[in-house]
Amino acid sequence: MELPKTYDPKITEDKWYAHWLKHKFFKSTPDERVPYTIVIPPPNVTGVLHMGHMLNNTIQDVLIRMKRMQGFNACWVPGTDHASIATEAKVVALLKEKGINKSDLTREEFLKYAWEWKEKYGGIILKQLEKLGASCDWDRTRFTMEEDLSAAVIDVFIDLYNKGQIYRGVRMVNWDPQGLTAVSDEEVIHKEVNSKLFYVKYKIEDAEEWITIATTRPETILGDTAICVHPDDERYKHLKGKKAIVPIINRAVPIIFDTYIDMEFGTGALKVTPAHDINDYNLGVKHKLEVIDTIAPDGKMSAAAQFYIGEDRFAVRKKIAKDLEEMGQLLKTEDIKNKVGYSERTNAVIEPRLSMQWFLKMDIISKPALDNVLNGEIKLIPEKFTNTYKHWMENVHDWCISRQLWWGQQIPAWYDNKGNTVVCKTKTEAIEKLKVKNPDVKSEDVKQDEDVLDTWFSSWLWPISVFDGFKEPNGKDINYYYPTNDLVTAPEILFFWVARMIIAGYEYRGQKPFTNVYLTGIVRDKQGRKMSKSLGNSPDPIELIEKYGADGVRVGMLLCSPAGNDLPFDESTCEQGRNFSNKIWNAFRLIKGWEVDANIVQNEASKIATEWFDAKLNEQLNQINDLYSKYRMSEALMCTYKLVWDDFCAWYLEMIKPEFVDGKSLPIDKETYDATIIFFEKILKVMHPFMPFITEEIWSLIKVRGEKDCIIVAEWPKVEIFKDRIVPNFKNDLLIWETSLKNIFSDFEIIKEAIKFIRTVKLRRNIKHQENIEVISLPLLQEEISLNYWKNIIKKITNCNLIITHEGLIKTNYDCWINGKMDFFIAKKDAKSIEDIEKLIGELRYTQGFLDMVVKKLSNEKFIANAKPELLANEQKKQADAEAKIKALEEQLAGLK
RNA sequence: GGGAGCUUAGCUCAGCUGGUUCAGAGCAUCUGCCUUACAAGCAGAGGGUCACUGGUUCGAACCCAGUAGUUCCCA
Repeated sequence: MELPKTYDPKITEDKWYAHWLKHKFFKSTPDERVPYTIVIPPPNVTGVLHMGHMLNNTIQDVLIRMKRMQGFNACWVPGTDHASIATEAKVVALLKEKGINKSDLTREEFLKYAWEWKEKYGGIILKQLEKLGASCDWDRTRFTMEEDLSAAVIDVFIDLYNKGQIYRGVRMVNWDPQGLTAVSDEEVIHKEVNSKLFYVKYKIEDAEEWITIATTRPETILGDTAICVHPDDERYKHLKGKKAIVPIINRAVPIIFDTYIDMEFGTGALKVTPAHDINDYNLGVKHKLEVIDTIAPDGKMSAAAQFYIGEDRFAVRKKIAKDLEEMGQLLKTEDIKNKVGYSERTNAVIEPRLSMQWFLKMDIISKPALDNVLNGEIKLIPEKFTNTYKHWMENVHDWCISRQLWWGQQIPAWYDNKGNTVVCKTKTEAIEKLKVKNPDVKSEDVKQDEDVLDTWFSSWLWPISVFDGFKEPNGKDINYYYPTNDLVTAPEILFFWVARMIIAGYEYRGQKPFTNVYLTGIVRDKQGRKMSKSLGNSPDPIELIEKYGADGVRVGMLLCSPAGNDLPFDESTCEQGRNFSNKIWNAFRLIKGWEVDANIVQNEASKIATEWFDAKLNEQLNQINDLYSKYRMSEALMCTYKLVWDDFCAWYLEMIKPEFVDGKSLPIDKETYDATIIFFEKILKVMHPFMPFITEEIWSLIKVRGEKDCIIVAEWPKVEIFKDRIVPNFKNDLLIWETSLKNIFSDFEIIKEAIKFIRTVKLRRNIKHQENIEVISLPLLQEEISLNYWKNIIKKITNCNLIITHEGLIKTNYDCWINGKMDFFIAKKDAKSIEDIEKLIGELRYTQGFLDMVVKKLSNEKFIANAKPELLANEQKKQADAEAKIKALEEQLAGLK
């Protein structure tokens, strides 16, 4: 079979994904194995895949695939979130295009449209995840508004209400005038904007005196019910007991005194509008002020305002400023920067607004969620988020859980016509319950609360509800999979979602929902801006996959994304990922092309090469396992990358590559070939979690395999203890034959340097690789054994004739590489040049300096007294090495003079 | 306004208990090579006052204090 020169992901990806599905490799059912579980952070059902999802789900897939290979019963539960506000907004907009207003529809009609729309377009995102290679158990796909999950939400609401944890009340909430609903504190984004500070004069009642206040919101003047100043403010002390006249509306309001006021800000006098500002509201409660709500839910002036009725608040701001100016009561305006809250979902400016809402008390219920993160029962990765988490949990406010929307779980609260409220599942039940308080209640008098619950009030149950933990609290699934293992999500929703899941977990299972929370960064563009649809700076992930292959994009994303760090996304890393795919593909082509001859005896270089790579592979595997266990994903990937590209391709394959004679590759011996296949299979396995498609493809081509013999379910390589390798080592000048992993690697580092030296000389002299060159090496006695071990590798890789000698002759016309342990010389036709001598002198000077430093350190009594013995020994060794090197350099130089 | 974090090569980041396996990796850059696995490649090279200023220490990228810049969280 002819293999193409470059790897083409297009012909393999869909094929293998279908194959995996066909053999149900993603499927998980409880069995005797240990489970490894991840629940997906459910994307909005209306969503399309963006780069954040890509990163997030790549990490989850890597974890799931690795654990699956390690023998865990890996279960990744997918699903979508009904996303009340976002989805409703989308449906409203769509209906509007068709000329239908939401207000003209009944709740039932609207929901019918919404469900139709969901069935048609919802879940596109899950299909897109397949392209990425996500190995979710699709049979377990859930939706937060499906029947069972909604039932759980309702049950939880009723339960918490009965426990006294849920209450209803008028509070100041964050009102989204566009979505026409309350939103939680967490859904408000504060942005700094340029604003104007208006200085407005209010007349003092029955006096020819004025008081000037400063405000950024003159449109709320109509709702003013007091003026507030600091009790210590000398400027205003005489106004005690006086009233001020609110301009335009001419209402007399009291002047109150409160230490809340910042005397430095503006004029030190504040207009108090309890209906439209949380701080003013608190002042109002304290001083028993009247509340006049002058802004309607849609952000336009209400009838209570009396003026400008029906006009938008921002239009009124300008208008009122103009009117005040004409009245001579606008003293001046100043440009300032202040923070304004925006709705996360609709980007409308949030209006603080008093309204009747449902709340969940957070103080008691959130306690275990705080404790168990602080005590390490649940780990946040990276750890730095624990601080933020702690801060938030210690200052947590009651959670406003009602939303004035239709798309979502309708609140199971029922009201009669006499102001009684009951909370229960059905209307029939409600009537029964209401009869206790109101015996004459009629069915038509009983109305259900119009509002739905916050979306997060359903997604906080996700790790329990996806396993039907509410429907069957003792079910097989929930008992087996819960608590789950890892959660991978963005830090933005640490409070929205993660904290609340932990709360629900302890409240309803008495157990944490997961053990580790891996917080990914935010994907940003090159300029550091967050990727967003409105900026148009987000590449389409599906297009990226088509361009670089899913494996390439996965590698690209992970290469630059340590946990918790933002990811400045640059397509070039995907290119690197694609190039890596190609590298592996070509290594495969090379191996595949070899002809095996069972009669050939393994040569010495190949023998050493397999010994070395075996050791290297095990060492790196150990390293990779360790990095995974610390969730250092990009480092695990980099380690894998270097193992494959550098150690396997650049060194190992070069060491064992059969020679080319007469335009034809010689056959390879069976022993080396078999070892190579085993190595290759192992590194394919290690690569698989990162690059599932190409590894599966090569896995299937490298050997004849059965349908189900797939790498996705192959066993993760075990770290084998490396013990039957004997390399020379020296202790206290005595030659000791001992087993040592460390030596084979540090030895090889010196050999690599020697090889580099020979290559450089050949390159500089324009000697082709095929052309042989004579190299002389003068090793110290101790190093000779080591050199003998590696000599065939050196010969093979550099194509040289290596002569090992002890004649301490100074070579005047040689290129040399001197390290004091094993010096290398290559003869040259012309004599030593000045540059060569200078280079040697430079080297000598540096080594001398280094030695001086070590000697100084060793002659420092305090150092000797304080340093650990190992450190001391190490310093002594450094001294000896440096002295040997200096001696060799000096001899060399002496010969040149 | 309160709190937390960050600042190491052109870029993205490692650097654990202070000590040449401490100044590292990948990418990018530069210079040679179309050498029969791979130019999506190979070989080689050059990049850093570890933000700044002081302190502790025999010894500081690392510990302490302050300054600047920056990001996030809360109000």
